Amino acid sequence: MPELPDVELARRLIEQRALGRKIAAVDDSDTWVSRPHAPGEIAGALTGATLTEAHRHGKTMWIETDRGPVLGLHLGMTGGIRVDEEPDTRGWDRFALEFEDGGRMALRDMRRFGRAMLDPDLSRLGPDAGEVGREEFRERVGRGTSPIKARLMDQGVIAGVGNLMADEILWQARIHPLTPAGELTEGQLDELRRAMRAVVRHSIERGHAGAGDINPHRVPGGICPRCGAVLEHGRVGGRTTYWCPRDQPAP
DNA sequence: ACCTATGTTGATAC
DNA sequence: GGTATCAACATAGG
Repeated sequence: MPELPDVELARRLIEQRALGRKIAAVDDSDTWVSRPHAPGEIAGALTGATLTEAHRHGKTMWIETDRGPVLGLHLGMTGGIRVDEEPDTRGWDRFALEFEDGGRMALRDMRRFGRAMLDPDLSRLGPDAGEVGREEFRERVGRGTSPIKARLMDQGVIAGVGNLMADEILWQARIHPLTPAGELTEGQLDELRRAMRAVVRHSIERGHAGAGDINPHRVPGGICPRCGAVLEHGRVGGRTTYWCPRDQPAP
């Protein structure tokens, strides 16, 4: 689930429901999700602190506190944020803050690819997919020999685009996912950025990254909702990829 | 039973 | 340096 739009919605949930609340206890006992911290380390830093601001860059969130330490959160592949809900009966609440008022905020994540950590390092992320300017996008994305889809999903190049959004963006821009990034024309790069911004905005409005037009057709035998051709599929950048063989001509 | 699939990211190998 | 592959995890389905 979580690509940039899902993370932005989680950030807004935190902003609306958790800011201003004081932490009475922290469950950081899952040493995999809270790595590299030892159990109790995050608790020691945050207990007694009040949440003040919630931020996001790409798929990474961080929450500032009135005591200095910053809590970084990543939703991984199946994670989500829950505020003031009953603890998960299956044990999927991998990290949680208990508030002084009796409420609770949890990172719920079946697969445990999510992360909770103090003072996350954001320096290796590229510019946010919803904010990047035209020149910077051309320079960062339009280079190298790897398939454009792999380059779009590289969080160090552009932060926030995942598998579903990448397929949607490339389909909107009518660019084949295997096109070597460095072979794209300036016109194609500009079109790609335009499509990316439209998909980011639209997905946030619709509430999740899978809100795009081709997502419902990403099944074997699915058809292009624009021209009706049967979609092609395969693996690009290690991920399952769907594209329209008519609208997105092979490089 | 055993194989595949699944929205992410990091380490490692070529 | 850049690119591809695999492993981390948990579940569902053929």
